[in-house]
Amino acid sequence: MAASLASRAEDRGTSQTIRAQLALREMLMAGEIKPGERLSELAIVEKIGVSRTPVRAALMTLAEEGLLDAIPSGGYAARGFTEREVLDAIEVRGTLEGLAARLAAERGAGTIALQSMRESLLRLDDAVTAIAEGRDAFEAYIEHNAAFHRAIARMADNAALDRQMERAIALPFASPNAFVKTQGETPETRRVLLVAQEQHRSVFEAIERREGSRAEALMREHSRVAARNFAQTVRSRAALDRVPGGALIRLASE
Amino acid sequence: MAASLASRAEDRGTSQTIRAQLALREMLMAGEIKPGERLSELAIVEKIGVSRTPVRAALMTLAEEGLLDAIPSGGYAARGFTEREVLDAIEVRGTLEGLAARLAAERGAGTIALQSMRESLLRLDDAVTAIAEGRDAFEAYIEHNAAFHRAIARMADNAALDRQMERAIALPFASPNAFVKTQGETPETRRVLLVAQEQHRSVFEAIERREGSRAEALMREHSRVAARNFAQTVRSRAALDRVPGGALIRLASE
DNA sequence: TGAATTCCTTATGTATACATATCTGTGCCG
DNA sequence: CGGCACAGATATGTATACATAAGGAATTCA
Repeated sequence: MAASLASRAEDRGTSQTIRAQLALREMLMAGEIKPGERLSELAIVEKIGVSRTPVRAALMTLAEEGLLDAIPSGGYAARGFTEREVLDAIEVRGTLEGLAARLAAERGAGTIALQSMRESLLRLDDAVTAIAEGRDAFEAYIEHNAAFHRAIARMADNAALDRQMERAIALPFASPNAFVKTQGETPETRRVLLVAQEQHRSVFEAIERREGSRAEALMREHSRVAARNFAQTVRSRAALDRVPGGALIRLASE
Repeated sequence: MAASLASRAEDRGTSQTIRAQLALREMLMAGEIKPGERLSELAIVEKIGVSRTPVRAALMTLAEEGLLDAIPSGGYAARGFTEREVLDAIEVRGTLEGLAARLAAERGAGTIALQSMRESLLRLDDAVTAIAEGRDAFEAYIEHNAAFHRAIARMADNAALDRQMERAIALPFASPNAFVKTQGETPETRRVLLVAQEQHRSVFEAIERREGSRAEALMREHSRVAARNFAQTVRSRAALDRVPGGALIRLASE
């Protein structure tokens, strides 16, 4: 019932708008709302148990994030993404991260920032080693991978870039962590993680040495690992539901 | 009065939300609302003559565009930009346009797209020539310059990139046309426009020949013309009010 | 039988009333 | 005299009623 949804313990304390946002995003991610489907405000109101006003605010935000399409005649529809669109989004993210890495290198990162980056790097090493040994350290990898990428953005110290990157990552399959779980715990996964970690190390070295152009090129190439992994996942029709936001992706053959 | 504002002929036919957006954006650009100033919904309602609902929607949109800051405790404040932030925004725009140019080149632009780009180029030639001869062709230059830049974005054929570029250009001083009027009709202006036009020509050539890396580098460099011009304008304290959104910029010395 | 038009249903856009949190000013206490 | 606390005022957050336009179904006409 609506009442039970609206009164969940985790929801108390947050605004109705945020609640609506989270609920809608979750429903989209879970495939509960299918791409192309129109979202009726009234239907959402009944499902989530908040009034139309915060629902409308949430719809605006999600449309802004790119998860919804605004219909010209009014209202919104769930957006679907082709493989091509996903790869395009990853390319944009990679380019922005490349700029961030270059700026971090050129502007010269402070000792503290470099130190925290080195920290993330070491913990990523641990995670990769653990996974290579068969232990489940994916959560740790995801956490520190995100921290590593965020550290670079912070070091770039460019507000406009921050905003743009935040938006690029809003598409779940375009985030730096999107590829991590695509392939399950296969030997292939370990190889990919090792390569990615090697790229992390190189990026760090480039930034530390203030080699801006190298840092940028490396970061771009790093994002292409994600692109390649995604493309392989799609082509093998495997584990698409493991990709964040996989429910939003419609394959060409379907 | 509110009524007179609300019933202006140009406003009829558009939604109240759009009306509020336009009115607010104009007030911000004109410096009628100063950076840092908090925007009270009720005050806006009285000024524009629409109810709070569309005003709130407009505020959300403008905050999303980067013109307003969301205050943590609620509400919004007009945002101010330092010289550094402006240059940072231009760098991001240039990077995205660089990506667009590279993609346009690599993916191979269709004949029709190239043709319309060549068209813009020729008309820009006319405008530059006219300005060099002392005639006022700035409006024409701005129009065709925008068309030229838009053509590249279109040729890149990347939806995610389109969205990001649109957002980058939302900051008025970061648009490709921002620098055009910064210096008035001085000999210096003519020189700058000639250089910029030469870059346009080179970018076109690179895209036509599918030289992606060159197209990207050229496009980035092209944006640096804007950056340099802006920096000079600021340093000479001259004509800052001629820069689009100049009212949003607060100089370090002030 | 097909197409077009009209009416009805239902959606979103807008205005406004109500709830609640924040800020400010004043008064009291230390 | 300074700072804290409380109360009032005013802001935003939310809910809902109303206006209007879009969409669909049914009926009628060609």
